[in-house]
Amino acid sequence: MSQHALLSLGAKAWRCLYCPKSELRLDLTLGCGQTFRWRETGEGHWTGVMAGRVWTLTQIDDTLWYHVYRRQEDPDHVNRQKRKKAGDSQELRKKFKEMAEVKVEEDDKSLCVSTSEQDTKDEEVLRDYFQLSVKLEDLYKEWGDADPHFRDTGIIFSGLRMLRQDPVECLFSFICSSNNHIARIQGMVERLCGMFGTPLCELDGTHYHDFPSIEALAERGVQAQLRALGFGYRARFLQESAHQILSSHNPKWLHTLRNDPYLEARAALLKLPGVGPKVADCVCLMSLDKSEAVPVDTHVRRIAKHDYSCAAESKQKTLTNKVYQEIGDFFRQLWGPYAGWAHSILFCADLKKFQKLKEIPTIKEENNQAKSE
DNA sequence: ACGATACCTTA
DNA sequence: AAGGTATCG
Repeated sequence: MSQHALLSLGAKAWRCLYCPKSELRLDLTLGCGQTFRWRETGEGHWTGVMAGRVWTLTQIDDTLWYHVYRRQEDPDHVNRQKRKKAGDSQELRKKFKEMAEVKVEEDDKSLCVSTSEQDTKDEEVLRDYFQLSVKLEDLYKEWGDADPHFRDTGIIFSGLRMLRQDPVECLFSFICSSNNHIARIQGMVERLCGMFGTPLCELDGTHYHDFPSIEALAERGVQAQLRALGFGYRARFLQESAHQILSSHNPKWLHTLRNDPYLEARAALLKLPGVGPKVADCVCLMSLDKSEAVPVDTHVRRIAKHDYSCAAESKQKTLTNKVYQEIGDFFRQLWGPYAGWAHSILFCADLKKFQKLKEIPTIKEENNQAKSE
């Protein structure tokens, strides 16, 4: 059976690129709740699905290592693909070329780094997904200069950046997030992919699937199946949103929102069932290139009030549209055009799972010393 | 436009 | 209550 790749077992099937921790920290970036599908499958090794393939990533010093798995050996699936593309010899040649390259990699026992067209493409996928062209360290400096409170948190929570996720995955994942907690959302998204997504490969008994297509989610019976899978009232939102996108627009429509201004994209998303201001802003920020979008949830609302004395008149139970707007505008004015990125860092620092990072370093060292003695 | 409440589950 | 949204006074 195939296993998750481990860098320590040999770098022959791994590639790497230069990327300091100040620009990217996998634990924060993949674990802060902007995506729900990455898991730590080994010490410092993160496995997940990106651009339709399964990847394992890990960081050593200033190097980001990545391994891409080949597709699952599924005779039925392969035959289906062959029949489908029987007339397309160009496609088949390309496919065989890719397979040959994989074979070469597998057979290559040496540590020498060979580059190929595929490697170049893989690196480009990775750079795009992590938006590595955005210089994060410079942004932290700017946010810190403008906001002393941010500076304190930013020192500990460095290297947290927004992903450029697939809009389909982002939208349907965050429709699941309403009135819900992260652990349950992760389970729901996993079941969603397992039930409606194309299988990719199996590693250590874990089956990896691509995220479902909008077409798959728009099918008639989907709502009932999702109910049975414990999605609750969100089952209807998922199916109806998928249906509405196909009936009012087309499968590529979500991607086209990347070319629209923030407020237009946001307004378009708000028309979908199960999508309110918070979910719309999550999709804008995390998949549609709207770095100024600030999703205001209960955490952010509390941070705004408690740490910034913003929206003081928010004694009410419910978050009104007006207060939502006020809080977003406040942070945009404070942090600038990448306010959404900055917001996610304070949000992350507020999560229970990351509280241990806030322990005072001296105390931590004392503890370590006490342990080693 | 504002403010409250129900909504599926699970921790 | 949990990283909300739709609906109704």
